[in-house]
Amino acid sequence: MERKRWYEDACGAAHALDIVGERWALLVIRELMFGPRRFGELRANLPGISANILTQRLEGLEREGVVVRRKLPPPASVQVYELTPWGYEAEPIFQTLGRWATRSPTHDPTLPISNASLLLSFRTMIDAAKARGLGATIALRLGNEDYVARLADGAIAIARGEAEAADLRIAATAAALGAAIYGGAAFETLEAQGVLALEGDRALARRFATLFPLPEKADAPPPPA
Amino acid sequence: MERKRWYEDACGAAHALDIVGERWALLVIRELMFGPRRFGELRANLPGISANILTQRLEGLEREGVVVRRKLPPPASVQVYELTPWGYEAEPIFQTLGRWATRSPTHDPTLPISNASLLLSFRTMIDAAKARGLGATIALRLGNEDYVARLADGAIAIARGEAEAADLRIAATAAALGAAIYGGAAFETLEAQGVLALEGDRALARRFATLFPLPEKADAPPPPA
DNA sequence: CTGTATCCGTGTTGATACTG
DNA sequence: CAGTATCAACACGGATACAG
Repeated sequence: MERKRWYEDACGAAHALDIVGERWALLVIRELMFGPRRFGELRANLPGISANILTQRLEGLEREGVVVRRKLPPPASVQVYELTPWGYEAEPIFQTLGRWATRSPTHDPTLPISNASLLLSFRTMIDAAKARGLGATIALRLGNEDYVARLADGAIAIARGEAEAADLRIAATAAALGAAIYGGAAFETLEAQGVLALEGDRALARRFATLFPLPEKADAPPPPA
Repeated sequence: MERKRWYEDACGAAHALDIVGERWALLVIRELMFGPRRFGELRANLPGISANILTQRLEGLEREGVVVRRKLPPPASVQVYELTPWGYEAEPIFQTLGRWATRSPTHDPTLPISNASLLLSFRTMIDAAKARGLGATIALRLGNEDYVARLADGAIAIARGEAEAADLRIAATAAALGAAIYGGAAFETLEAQGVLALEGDRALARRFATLFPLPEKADAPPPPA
């Protein structure tokens, strides 16, 4: 029942790969970054993973101290998986990986995207200079999940939950909101298509859409001789 | 001849894993972070990799634009692998992975370590506050390779090559220098063991050894019920 | 509904041997 | 020294069956 293949290497990065280097492991953590999740939710947001692999990854991450498995108190009594405090500290890994990979010549932003991915990308890509001086609360409804984003001090904080008072409310699919923020799609177009709805301060929405510039693509190397 | 298993996911981190998520890929990049390397050098510093896997990874990384293969001009005429400019930009990935993993309850710093790993760890772990105001040039001979480390403005720059003038010269194995910096081993002990030699400013050596504090370990989670 | 266990076809990995 | 060829062991993904 032990892992057979580690890297026998004291390098910190190599040890990180011993923990999260197996296929799907890092994406499981990504889906847990905004709070506990049930098995079925994880599966739904990780297209292509099979149930047995998800079970194995959760077991491995639990053994390594990244994930804990909790049983909610009755009457819910469902089991959920949650990151440990150290597990939550993995967020910078997604930010550096994401920032680097968006400069890849082969990155395709039109593929499906999960709520967690999109929200993590906001925290990765926010331009502190452009967001400075902007304070606002934005309620996001992505699919059937509610999140609250608070802009302050050039940074963005995001948590699950419903906002009592918000300057702006956006209801959309993750793909539609991603198209607005990263694809340059106009909110009006997306509203006309019925994939996005705004309520509240529409000028704030337009400014919000400018806060997350994508880095330039790296040059493609010369083709191999 | 294409990859069959990607993640169909627009998430930047997922795309990064499409590029560098295969076993060994990231460690190959690590070994290239300080300049071009030959096939055999890579193999020697990646204990456990087999030749065919190294070939496949280099091919894949070349396809993705991370690595280029160059033929040195005669009379050397040997082939070397080198990171592209974008490939060199992967360094923050090692830093975040390394910083996170050193807090793992299961990290074992006594395993073998390559020159590249140790030097990357210096750039990851340097404490800017402790290094501020310190300017120095240190020549490092690790095994049979020469590097120059320059401390300035609280940061450390490291490059391959021999230093004409240096305040301090350290000759050691990577393991021995790691023991001095991270394991608290005294330089005198290591010199007596014949695994390390100092020349020049010994007070600088002692101060150098304090510049790279390891983060605290994360709490081990409760054992599963 | 939430997982877990098992089987199976396929692709990936790794050790050894081998060729230029 | 730099890689290729072969083959055995393993990991993955899909399907299905099963337990609480």
